[in-house]
Amino acid sequence: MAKETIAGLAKRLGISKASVSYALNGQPGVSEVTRRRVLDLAEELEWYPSSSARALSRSRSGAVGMVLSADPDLIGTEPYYMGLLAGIETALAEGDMALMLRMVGTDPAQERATYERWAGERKVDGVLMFDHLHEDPRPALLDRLGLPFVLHGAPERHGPAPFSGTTTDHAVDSATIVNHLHLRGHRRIAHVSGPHRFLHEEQRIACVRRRAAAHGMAVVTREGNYALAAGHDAVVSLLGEPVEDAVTAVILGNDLMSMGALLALRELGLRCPEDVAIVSWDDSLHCQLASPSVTALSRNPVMQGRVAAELLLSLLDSGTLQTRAMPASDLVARSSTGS
Amino acid sequence: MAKETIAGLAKRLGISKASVSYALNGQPGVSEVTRRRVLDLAEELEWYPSSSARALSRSRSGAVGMVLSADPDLIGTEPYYMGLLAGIETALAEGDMALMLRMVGTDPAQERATYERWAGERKVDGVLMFDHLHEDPRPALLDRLGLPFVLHGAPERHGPAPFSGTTTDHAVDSATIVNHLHLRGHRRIAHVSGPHRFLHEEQRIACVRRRAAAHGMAVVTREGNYALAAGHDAVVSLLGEPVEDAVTAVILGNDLMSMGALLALRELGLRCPEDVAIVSWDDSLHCQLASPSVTALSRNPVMQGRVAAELLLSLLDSGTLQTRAMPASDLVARSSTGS
DNA sequence: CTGAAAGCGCTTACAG
DNA sequence: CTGAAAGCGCTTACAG
Repeated sequence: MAKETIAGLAKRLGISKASVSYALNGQPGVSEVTRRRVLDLAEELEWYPSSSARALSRSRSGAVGMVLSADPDLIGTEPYYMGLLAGIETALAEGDMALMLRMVGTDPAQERATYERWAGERKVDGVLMFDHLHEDPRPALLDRLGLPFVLHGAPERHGPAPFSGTTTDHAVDSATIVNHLHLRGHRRIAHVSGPHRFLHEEQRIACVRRRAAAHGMAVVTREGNYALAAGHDAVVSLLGEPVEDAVTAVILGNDLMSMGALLALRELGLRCPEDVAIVSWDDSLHCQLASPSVTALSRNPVMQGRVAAELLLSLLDSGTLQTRAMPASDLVARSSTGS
Repeated sequence: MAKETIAGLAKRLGISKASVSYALNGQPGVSEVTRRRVLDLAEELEWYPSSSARALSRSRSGAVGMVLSADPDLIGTEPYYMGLLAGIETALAEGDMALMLRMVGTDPAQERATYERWAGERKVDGVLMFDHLHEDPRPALLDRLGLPFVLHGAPERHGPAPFSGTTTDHAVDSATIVNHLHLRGHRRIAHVSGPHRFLHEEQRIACVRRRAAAHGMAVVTREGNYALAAGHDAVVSLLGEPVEDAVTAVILGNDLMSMGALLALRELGLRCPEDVAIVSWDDSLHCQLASPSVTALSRNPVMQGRVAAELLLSLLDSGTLQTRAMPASDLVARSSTGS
């Protein structure tokens, strides 16, 4: 059997293609009885309108794009992204939008090339982006390309061109962590952040410093890259030599670095939490299963993904630019801080 | 500026739309010099042909679909899928195909509904599927829908209708694990599998039994569901009461159940590996980081995803149905079996 | 409320 | 090698 088309349905029903189209799309211009007949026949035939024909005549692809840039062999170690993806997809499905996924390496040029191509081909109606960078070229690029986007993890202060995005209150999250450590008696702490090129890492660093200063605590900062080895090496460099005023607690920018920190402490013969406490800025099963289990800030990736996708959907169908603040994260206190 | 079209390029160059199209698609019918002029202009204008127009006239969407069915909150705990996705995407990108991703809940009807819709809308040219089930209805459904597909993890013996897929030699993998345990002196082992509805779990069970029998080893089987708690509970039920002929080693169907098993041993006051050894049928960071670290069978999800995607690409452009055997997995020996 | 027609932007026989 | 034209399957003013 050849594929059924809208013309076929129209002929079977003895009406025009336009009527079928109006009926399918819930447009006025058909009687209720005609609409029902169309819908019933479509269902009976298991017929759906061709997405490409629809995309062409509507000038809308019905899909949203997302590019994940990461080392393919390491992507599996980032459960945060998988959760985000799940939240995004669920929300998009409800809005009847498809998700187009592209994975590229860590070269930022590949991500930009993907956007140029998608815009040129009109392959997607909009884009979801993550991890705002210092002087991020992407918002301007997407504006130039005319591709609507939502930035998950946008800066709280906007530049000249406003855009849609989600924001996180780093001051609150930082306070949650620092207060927790202060309460447990720590006065000298270290903060091993992710790469400085990410705006949110810069903000976290500043907020941790500010909060620690308010408590009269000293804080040492190190830059990591989210890999296990970075957490390990930072701890070795911080605590490898016995010194007078060694830090008694270390905050790490994600769960993997926290695992690395734990390994380093073990190697150095330091006990956790008795000698050194550990806090992870990202919760995961790793934090739960480690021994000692690791106190962690619990973001909610599924919910965050959902919100980001909803912002994009509303941007696409009403053109409203808006930013939405993520709720403060909860600290899950575990053994690594003596809880 | 309005969006450039193929007609616009043709006019600018003073040639026909057909020539532009031939030039872009590497078809014969244009002189080399004309082709170059077209390509240069397209590049200069950052112009790409509209994907929906192309899809409509070619009757090909240029996309491949994949539905992941899992609990959204648990999906992040399955690094295997993320790796698979990375491998698939890399291969598809090289074949100039887009990936359409849909996440649905655990209700199998949702997955099938997605296929029906995709086929009806002609949204994707083909589909990638995982985890062959007992009496799996999906291959027949996709055949009826006329949607080409590749089944990752296909049964080694095919039914009446042949199809494209990847196969795993469970006998070899099972032997790797069982031999490893036999060599370390174990004579009574347990095998906590994933759900029996998955064909590969049934096959693993049979292969482990067969291999163990060949060595004169006794094997007890339990059905799990891949969750941490299932591994925990299985071990409690196997080793909770001290018995004469208790098992001395447990094979678990994935990394999460292995973590659960480790927790249970700790609770029961049993030492690993001295009292009970553990082997995981799936490697991951969890196995590496656990204490003791867990001996695991290392599949290579990125490579497997790549192979599956390549099978689909070749099915789509030459119609060749083929199955490809995955290489045998390696056993990574770690502390949990005394290595 | 309904129908005939143009248009979305490509590809692809077909005639020159 | 090139050009005019039909066709892919929808949507959407427009006239009745």
